[in-house]
Amino acid sequence: MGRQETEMLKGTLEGVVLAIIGRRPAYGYEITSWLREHGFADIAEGTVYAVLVRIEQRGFVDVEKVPSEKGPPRKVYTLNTQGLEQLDEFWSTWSFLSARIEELRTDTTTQGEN
Amino acid sequence: MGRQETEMLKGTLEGVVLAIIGRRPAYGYEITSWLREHGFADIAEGTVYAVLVRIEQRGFVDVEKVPSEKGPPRKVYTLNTQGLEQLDEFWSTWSFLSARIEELRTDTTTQGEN
DNA sequence: GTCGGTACCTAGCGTTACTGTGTACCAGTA
DNA sequence: TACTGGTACACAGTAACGCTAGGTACCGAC
Repeated sequence: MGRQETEMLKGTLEGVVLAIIGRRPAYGYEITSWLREHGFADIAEGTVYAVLVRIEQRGFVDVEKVPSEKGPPRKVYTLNTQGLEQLDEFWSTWSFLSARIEELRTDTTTQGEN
Repeated sequence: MGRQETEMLKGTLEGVVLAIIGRRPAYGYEITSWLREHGFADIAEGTVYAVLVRIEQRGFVDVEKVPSEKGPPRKVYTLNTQGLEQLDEFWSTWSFLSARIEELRTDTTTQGEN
């Protein structure tokens, strides 16, 4: 993946994963596939699992083991109250930052006033 | 600064600084002040200088020392051709990622199809 | 019995922003 | 003279995060 995209993902990938789980419970492999089909083409599988470990340790999700027909048991993650709060915070931080950055893109003529 | 905001800045701050310099030549202290007045309230001063060192080493900017009336000489940075290319790339990566993320925010009902 | 798809996990690495601190120049002022 | 505060730059050490590159294991089909 491009260096730039990799760096930009930092801090947002966790929010993205929380958002996915927030829509309905999901497990790692499913989340990885979903991301790959939805524009985040080459996110490393290991990265997703690392994010899941982290958000579990921080207490943002509840976990349930569910047997699979096709392989090892799935770890299904569900967003809990703390996770919902974290997701809200993510969206507000994201809105704030992206608004600032969009301003910068538009604002090529207005050049401060000193 | 919040952990979340800090992490989200990774990868975008460099682009932001390039964008600022792209509007007109600028020096570190000036860039820091500008950021502070434009929503990026508590960006560490040292961080900005680190970014400037980096983009200079990567050859995105030309540098000129200009004496100041009020302190040590200023290092004025000007975007060069390579820097312009990098800035374009930043905007396209940014557009791509932010579009994906905005989709996620809206798309709370459409839930994949398996 | 081995190959491919499903499913999870880990150690080590590189990049990046922050913290904390230091240097230096200058104007005002007490 | 000494001190303070604003201007201006720089650097060492730290933490967080995503990637690389592996590995384990279950299962059906050929």
